[in-house]
Amino acid sequence: MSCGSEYAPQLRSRGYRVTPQRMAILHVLCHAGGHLSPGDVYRKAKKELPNLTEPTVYRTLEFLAKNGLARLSQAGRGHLTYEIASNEHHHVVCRICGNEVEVKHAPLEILYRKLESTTGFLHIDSHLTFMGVCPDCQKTLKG
Amino acid sequence: MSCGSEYAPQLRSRGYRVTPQRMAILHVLCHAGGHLSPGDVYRKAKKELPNLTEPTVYRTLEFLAKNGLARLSQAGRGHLTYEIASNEHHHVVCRICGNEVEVKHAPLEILYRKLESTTGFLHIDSHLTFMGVCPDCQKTLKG
DNA sequence: AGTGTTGTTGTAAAAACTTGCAATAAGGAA
DNA sequence: TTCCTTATTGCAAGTTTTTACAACAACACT
Repeated sequence: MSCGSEYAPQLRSRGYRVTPQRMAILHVLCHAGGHLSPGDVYRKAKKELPNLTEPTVYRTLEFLAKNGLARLSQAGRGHLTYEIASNEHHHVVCRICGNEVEVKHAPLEILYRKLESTTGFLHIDSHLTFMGVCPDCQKTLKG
Repeated sequence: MSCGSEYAPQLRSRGYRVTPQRMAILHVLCHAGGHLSPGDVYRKAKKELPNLTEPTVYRTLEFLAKNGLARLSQAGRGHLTYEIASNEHHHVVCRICGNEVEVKHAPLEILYRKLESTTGFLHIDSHLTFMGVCPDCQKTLKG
């Protein structure tokens, strides 16, 4: 069985239905080992489930993100990419060349708790993407 | 004259050209007093510059963001919105209902400096959008 | 197992966004 | 002012993402 079945109880306990489409998409995210665009997910999951359609992929990814099973971050041009929720890290993207670096989650926890107390929101834990200028491009700008 | 002309020297000094399209788009962002989607910008700027096209708007917004004259943040569905760069604040968006709250910039400065020293990146100052669950939806979930 | 309810999906069409390339015009030099 | 260079734009076509709604199927209940 796919790793997706691991998530079935989580869905059912919240009153959502467990469908082949959701399982296939979770499976794809699970084995990707990184970020995937909706298009990537669609193409990969369609191999397991040929009648899968694009709107379903978009809706399911949004659904999974909303329920904390997937995380989303913005890739280069502002497009969204998704990954399975277990990877607790964030990114700093270079605004010049798109170069990407991971940031461990821990240093952000403090910030979340602070934001929660000042805004009254709960569960602030989004996968964030920071923008900056990477070391390589700093050299280029000077040259 | 529009407030856009205020930015002309900034562009020229970096070797970029000052065009009616860029001025019109800056003007629109300047007077919006908030976030605008690319579509919003297109429709508003086209009134001042009827032959303006959509690809130009998308390219210009990306250009302005890359050069620090505009800031981008992700709206509800993950779509991008832009605003003029002078507004130093961020958002916390409720992942259930989309409700939005502003966060002052100051508490994030410390985080940026820390990220810069650990990643080697510079100018980390992106307009961020955090996700969470707002007080209203917390009540709903309990009920 | 059979049935009903309603959350999910597929379909079809529209809207939003991107790309490649030829034409244009901004800014520098003569 | 005129010419030259090349950054920037418009055009046209393609791709991606969203929407509305009818058909379907997962789950609860009998």
